[in-house]
Amino acid sequence: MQDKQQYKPADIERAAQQHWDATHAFRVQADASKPKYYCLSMFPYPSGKLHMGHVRNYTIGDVLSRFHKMKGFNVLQPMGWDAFGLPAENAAIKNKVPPAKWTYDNIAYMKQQLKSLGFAIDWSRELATCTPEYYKWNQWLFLRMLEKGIAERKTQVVNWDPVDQTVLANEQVIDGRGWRTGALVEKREIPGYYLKITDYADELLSDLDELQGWPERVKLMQANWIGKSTGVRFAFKHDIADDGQLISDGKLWVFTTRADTIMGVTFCAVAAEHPLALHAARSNPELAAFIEKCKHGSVMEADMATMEKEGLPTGLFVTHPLTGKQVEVWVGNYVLMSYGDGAVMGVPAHDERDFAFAKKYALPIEQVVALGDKPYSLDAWQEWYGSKDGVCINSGKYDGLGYEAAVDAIAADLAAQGVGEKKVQWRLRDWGISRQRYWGCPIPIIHCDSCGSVPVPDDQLPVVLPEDCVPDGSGNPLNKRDDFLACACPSCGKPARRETDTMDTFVDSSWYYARYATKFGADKMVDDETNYWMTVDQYIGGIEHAILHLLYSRFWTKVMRDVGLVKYSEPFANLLTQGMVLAPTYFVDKEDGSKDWINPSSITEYTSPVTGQTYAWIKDGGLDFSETTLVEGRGNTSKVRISGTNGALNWFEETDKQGKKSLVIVSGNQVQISGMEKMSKSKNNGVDPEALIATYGADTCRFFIIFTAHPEQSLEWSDAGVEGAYRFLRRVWGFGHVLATEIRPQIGAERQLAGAKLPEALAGFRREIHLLLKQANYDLGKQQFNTVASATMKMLNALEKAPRDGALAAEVIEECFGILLRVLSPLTPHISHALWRELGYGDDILQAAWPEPLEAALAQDEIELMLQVNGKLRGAVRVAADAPKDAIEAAALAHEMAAKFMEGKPAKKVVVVPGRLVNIVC
RNA sequence: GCCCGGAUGGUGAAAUCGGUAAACACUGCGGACUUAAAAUCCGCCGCCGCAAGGCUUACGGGUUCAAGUCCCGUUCCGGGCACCA
Repeated sequence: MQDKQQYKPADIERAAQQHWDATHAFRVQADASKPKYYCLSMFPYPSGKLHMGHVRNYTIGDVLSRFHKMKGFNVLQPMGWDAFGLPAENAAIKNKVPPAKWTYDNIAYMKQQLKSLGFAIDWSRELATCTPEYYKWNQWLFLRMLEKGIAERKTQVVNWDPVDQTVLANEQVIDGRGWRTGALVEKREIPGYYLKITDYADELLSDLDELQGWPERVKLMQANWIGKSTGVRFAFKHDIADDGQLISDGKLWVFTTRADTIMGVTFCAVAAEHPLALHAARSNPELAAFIEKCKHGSVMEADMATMEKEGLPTGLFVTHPLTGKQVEVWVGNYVLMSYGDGAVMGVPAHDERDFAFAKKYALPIEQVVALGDKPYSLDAWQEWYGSKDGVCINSGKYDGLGYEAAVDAIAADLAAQGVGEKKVQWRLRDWGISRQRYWGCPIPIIHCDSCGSVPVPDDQLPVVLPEDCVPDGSGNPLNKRDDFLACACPSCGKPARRETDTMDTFVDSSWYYARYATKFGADKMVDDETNYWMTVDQYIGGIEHAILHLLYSRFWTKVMRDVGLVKYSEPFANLLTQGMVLAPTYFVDKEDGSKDWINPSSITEYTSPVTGQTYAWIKDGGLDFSETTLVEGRGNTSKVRISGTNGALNWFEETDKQGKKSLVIVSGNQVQISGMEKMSKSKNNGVDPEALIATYGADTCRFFIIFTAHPEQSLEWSDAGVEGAYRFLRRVWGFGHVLATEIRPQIGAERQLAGAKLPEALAGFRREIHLLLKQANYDLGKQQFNTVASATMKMLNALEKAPRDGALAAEVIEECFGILLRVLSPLTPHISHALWRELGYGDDILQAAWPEPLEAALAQDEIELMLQVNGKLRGAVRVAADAPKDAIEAAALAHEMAAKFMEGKPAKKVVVVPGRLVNIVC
């Protein structure tokens, strides 16, 4: 027994996991006799090792799964791998290993890590998106979309590295240069496939209202992203012609949501690729050079928005449709050809960006909206200039009209001339899915010299990706694989060439939830089982996926519905957006200008007592910061020396005569500190849970990560405090054995608890446990698991102090410890499993019913109310639990502290908040 | 730049509908046990003050009998911005 009293997580966890494996405890099937609960955590990218962000995500999912299982639901919790993607290619470049091998090795390793955490996963449904049996269906549905006109081919703008002759991801562009070559990146237009998500914009927006289980902020972000706005599309007429042919029928089209300010237009700006810009550039070398310059630089919105706005006049003029005035056309680097018509009207008086542009190039600014009698000044932009609450001025017949009336009147006048109309505009753009990359799902298209782009027939699917390529950074290796490229045209049979672009990996993750809920191998994308399990009852994942992944999945579901595959319109009924786990990032600059990211586990930090700043070094053996000593403090110079046993590090700080503090580094591998960021492969700041599990066990690891913060809150990772979780579980284990050896034996053959009048101390203890249970159940309902963990700790604190002598007390303790074990079991399933069995509560805690508080245990006679005088706490009054308001007021006024702080003034008012407090106002 | 969040003791955090700010832990300090150490157990721990008491939820205003919580403004931190996933 001595040995049994020792908490040994490794043994306990191995035994519990073996039990679950042997009994297929988490393998499930459709079962109409039970309510179903589909609990899905976002599947991981197999980057190599789990990090704490994964542990947090999957522990939250597991808590919900196990809780619902005990509540009687048929629970499905699957797991799989988001296995295509860029990091595998980067690893290939670095290690010369094929992405397939790297990926499958990582999956094997991470699966074993997940298993060691004891998650209640139905592994029979595991999938990896890089397998042909999965991605076949990406290809199949893509072909359906082509048939329905949802997929189409058009041009896309990409980052082009002119040295490597390859397309770069945004992540691979650093300060406008290629990550490996350092070459200036160019924008380049190439053909690619798009999915017309904009056709579903209205539905994607309006269905947000039905997603009551989604956080408001996510719905708000999606609504803003979709960005429905009503405005006016109208044209400026002109007679500019190329070779006698009017350019764009002599109309320069623009879109505006501020038609009320059209009278204030003083210029127009067009994109560098706009026909008018190209026309003007023919006879204007300076403009041609400017257009060339615009082709460099980023395609990212964040860069577009923050870059210096530049422009050049074309010398061309168009006619204002309402005033007939001539308006000059400029080329602006901030206007994108791919948005709308590639041109914008300039109203500098009422648009902040136009205001700055006009000031920079001395263009006229004409105020056409006034707000009250606020003075308009050209000196600086003011917030109200952009307001829609004003009325039109200097606008001829539109003077005095408010925003809506002005828009209506102006739109009507433009429509009458045939040069404008009201139009709904979306911010949402179509989804470009073509990637010029190897490690992804091949797009099932064949290019034939005579027939053009021909879809691969269904019976030739899947188009299988060869798994032995090793990318070297110089473009897609599929272009060098004749065995992949060569094929016959499905249409005419002549030799043809296979498409080498692969799909965006967001395609893979847009429908995996439906595949889990289906029988694999069936020659269908999804089968009828999907209609049983779907929709997902609880989806859990990082807030960083709030827009793209979730929006694409919603879109893909609606397409599957429209193709007749599924009956539901939305994939995820309830969404828990888990806060990210952040860790510090560190890098050293490499000679080629790129950054080498160093994992926090190999970093030592030191905060200088002199400058207050924190510095970081790569750990190299024997560094010991406890040896920090102030060696000199003479005059205004202080020196701090930190010694390391390997002598590699040596620096000192000094304060000079002006009081300026500085750090002088003599030697050592110093690294740059670069802020807290979400744990990721690319910044190499993931913290592997393995060491924690090895030292303390999975239960401690799970308990700690749940305990340490609210699930939705972002978390700066630190394992300080994990000892506390471990101590707690050790005490739970120890108490279980005290219960078995010392407390239980006092229970008689006849049970006495039911209906018994308990002594006050025992009743108080029992009430405390049941109150904590009530709180825990409430918190589980709102998915606040950290306070559930606190509640279990409070329960144990109470149990250890509870009266334990006599049969009645022993029965109460047995009941309360049983409650504790069950509340704990979703958090720490292994220890709960072991104690539940060993203490004879039952065979399997998974089959136990979730506990509910007993009303009889909660009842109490007297309660304590806080006493306030003028809103400040002055004491407490005890009253009967059912005391009426006037009795409470009387008790409050009779309190000595009330008299003291009322200072003889009469009470003007007494506020009684039932069950809480009483406040005397005087 | 735009959109969405967050900020509470030395630290992680809690406070359910506007009603006792700091529960539960970590660290630290003091003590018990021990030949000693580890483990364990007990006590203390927001700031000022001898005390009575006063002050305190990033900063500045406001609403209210009462504000961490609601409103307005600001700062800093994190996420997203369409090819990281």
